Amino acid sequence: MKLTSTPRLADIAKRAGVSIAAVSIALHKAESTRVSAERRKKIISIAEEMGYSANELARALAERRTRLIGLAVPLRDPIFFNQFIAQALSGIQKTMMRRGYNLLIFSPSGKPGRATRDQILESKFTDGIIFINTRSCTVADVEETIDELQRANIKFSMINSYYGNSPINYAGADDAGIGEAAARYLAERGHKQIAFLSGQRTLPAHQQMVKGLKRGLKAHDLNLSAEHIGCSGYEETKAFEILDRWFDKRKDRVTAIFAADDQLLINLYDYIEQRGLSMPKDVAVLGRGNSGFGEHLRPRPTMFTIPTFSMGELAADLLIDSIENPKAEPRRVFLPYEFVNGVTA
Amino acid sequence: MKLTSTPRLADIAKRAGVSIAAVSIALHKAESTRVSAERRKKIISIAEEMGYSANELARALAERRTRLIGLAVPLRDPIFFNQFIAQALSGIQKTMMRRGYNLLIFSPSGKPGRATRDQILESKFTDGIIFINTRSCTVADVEETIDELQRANIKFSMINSYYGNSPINYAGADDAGIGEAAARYLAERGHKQIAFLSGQRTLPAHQQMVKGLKRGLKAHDLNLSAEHIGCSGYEETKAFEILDRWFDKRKDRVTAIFAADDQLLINLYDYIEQRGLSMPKDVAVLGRGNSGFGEHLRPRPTMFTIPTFSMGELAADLLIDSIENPKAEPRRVFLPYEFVNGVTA
DNA sequence: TTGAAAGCGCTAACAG
DNA sequence: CTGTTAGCGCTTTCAA
Repeated sequence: MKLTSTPRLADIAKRAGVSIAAVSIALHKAESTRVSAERRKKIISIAEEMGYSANELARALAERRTRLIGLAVPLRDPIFFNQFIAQALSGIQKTMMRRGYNLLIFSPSGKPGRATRDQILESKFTDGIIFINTRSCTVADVEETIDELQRANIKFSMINSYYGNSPINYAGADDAGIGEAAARYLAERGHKQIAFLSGQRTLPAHQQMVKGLKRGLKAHDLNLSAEHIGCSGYEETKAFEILDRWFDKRKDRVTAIFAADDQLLINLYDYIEQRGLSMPKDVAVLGRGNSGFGEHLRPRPTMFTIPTFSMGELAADLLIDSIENPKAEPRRVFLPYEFVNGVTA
Repeated sequence: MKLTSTPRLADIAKRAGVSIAAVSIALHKAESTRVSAERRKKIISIAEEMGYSANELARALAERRTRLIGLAVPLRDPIFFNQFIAQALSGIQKTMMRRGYNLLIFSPSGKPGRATRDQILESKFTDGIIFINTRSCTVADVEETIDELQRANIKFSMINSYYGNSPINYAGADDAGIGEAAARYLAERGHKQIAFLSGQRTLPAHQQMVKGLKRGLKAHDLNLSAEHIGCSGYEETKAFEILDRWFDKRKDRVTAIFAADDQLLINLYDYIEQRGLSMPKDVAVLGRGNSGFGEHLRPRPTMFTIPTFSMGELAADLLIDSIENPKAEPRRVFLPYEFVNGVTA
C-alpha cells in the first residue's frame, strides 16, 4: 500500500467504493448530475473526514490552466514601495478576488531595463501576465516586450503607457487628454507663459502630454515654445536649473507650470519654497499624478489625477477575459482622468 | 501528428532522434554525465531553435515542488499600502531572488479576521507559506492558524509577533527588549512619571513591551502603574482621551511617553501639536516603529526601530531552509532592534 | 551512456 | 448514471 502524506482522489475512491472519476466530479463539479445526490454526499463526507484537499498542480496540468496571473514590472528597486504600483496592484487584486485568480509576483531577475526575459519563462506557471511599464521603459523596450510575449504565445495585458500600434489589452490614462485639459485650464485663467516641467522626452507619456498641451493652447491662440518644455531626467538639480532659467527671465517670465508627475511636482514645490515664491500668486502650479497623491501635500495642489486603481482593475479584467474567452478581441482602454481642485492654480 | 502550440520534450526528442529522458537531462541537469557532451550540445541547439521552454507545471508535478512560496496576510484592507508589509515583502523578495523562488500572493478570501482557511487550500500550489500576522490577529487566531497549518502538513514561517510555545519558524522583533531599553533610556534621563501609549492589551507585542518596560523601570526602582498604560484601540479620539487624562493631572504629571507603534506615535504628535506642547521640553517622546518610519516626521522622533526588511529576508530563509532540508529544525529568531536618535527624548 | 516505461494526481473522453 | 482509460508534460527509476 502506497502512503502519500496527503490523501488523493484514489484514496477517497477506494474508501467510498467508487471510481476516481466519480470522486473528482462529486468534489469539483457541483452542477454535474453525473453522480447521484446521495453518492455525492457520501463522497464529500468521506473527503472531509480524510482531510482531502486537491493537488492543484495535477489539476492545473490536466486542465491546462492555473488561475494564476503573473506580474511583470521592469523596475530596479523594490516594487512594493512604489505608490503607483501599490495602487495598481490593489486594483488587480480586487479583480482577481472577484474572478478567482491569484497573483504570482516574479522575483526580479537582476537584469536592468527589461527584466522580462526570465519572467516570460517563469510565466509558464501562469495563465497570463500583467505588464506594468514604468518610466524606465523606452518605447523600444515596450515594443520588444510585446513582440516577445506574442511570439511566446503568452496572454498579457499592459498598464500605463502605450501608444503604439499593436492591438493588445491595455489600460492606461489619457495623457494627451490631460495635457489638453491642463492647457485649457491655465489659458482660461489668463496665463500666456505656460511651461511644462517633465522628466524625459523619450517617454511616451511625455510626448502625449506635449501633444495635448499644444492642442489645448492652440485653441487659445497660444503655443508651447521649445524653451518652455523642460526635462529634468528626474534629477532634482537638473529640475532646479530649468526652473532657474524660467524664473530668471525679466520679460515674458513663466506664470504657470504644469508638472508631468508626482516626483516633478515635489521638485517644483521644493524649488518654490526655497525661492520664497508663493502659489498661485507668483506662479500657478498644475500637476498630473496618481490619484491620492497630493492629499498630504500643502498647499493642496490642483491636479489631474490618474485612476491607477481602476487601471489595475481593468487590466486584470481584460486579461482574464482573453484567457477565458480566447476569441475575445484585445481592447485598449484609456481611462478618464480626474480633476482635483486645489489651491495652486 | 499531435500539434501543441508549444513544443514538448517529446518533440525535441523526435527531432534529435534521442529519447525523451535524454532531452530532459540534457536541458535541465547540467552536471549529469548521463548524456554525452556532443549529444547535449545537439539537443540544446535543437531546443533553442524550436523555442522550447519547459512546462513548469508538469515539472513541478513530477518533482513535487514548485519553487513558489505563498503569502498569507490576515488584513482587511489592501495590503500593498501598508508600509510594514511593503518592507517585509521587499525583504522576502530579496531572499527569494537569491534562492530562486517566486512569490504567490493569495487574493484575500473576503473573510474577516483569519483569512487563512482558503489560503491554506490554495497553498497546494506552493512549497510553503509565509504568514505575516498583523494587529488584527489575536493570540488565539495565531495559535489556531499554526495548528491548521501543521495539521495540513504545510511548511510555513511566521513574521511579526509570536510568543507562544510551538516550535515554528519565526522571525520577529524583541519587543520585551525594546520595552526594557525604552524604560532604561527614559529613567536614565531622570523621568519618573513614564507612560505607555499602546493600542490593544490583547496583542502579544503589547504584553511583551509591558513586561520589558516593567523590568527596565524596576532596575531604576520605578514602576509602571496601571493608569500609565493607555490603550487607544487604535482610535484617535480614544488616544486623545487617554492623553488628556495624563496631562490634566496637577501633580505627578506624566513627563515621558513611550508610543507602541507608528500610528500611536502619529496620534501623539498630533495631540502634542494641538495642545501646544513641545518635545522634549514639556514631554519626552520615545517611539517604537518600523525602520524608515519617522524619517519624514518633524521633529525627528527618538525611536527604537524594528528591522522589518530583515525580518522578511530571514523568514523567507527559514522557510526555504525547511523546505529544502526537511530535517531542519524550526528556528525562532528575535532580531535586534535599532536605536534612532531623534530630538524628542 | 542510453531508451523504455512507470509514475506525479487529476480531468475528460469513451464505453457501458 | 457509472467505471475504465487515455492523456497532461515532465522526472526518474530500471534494464539494457
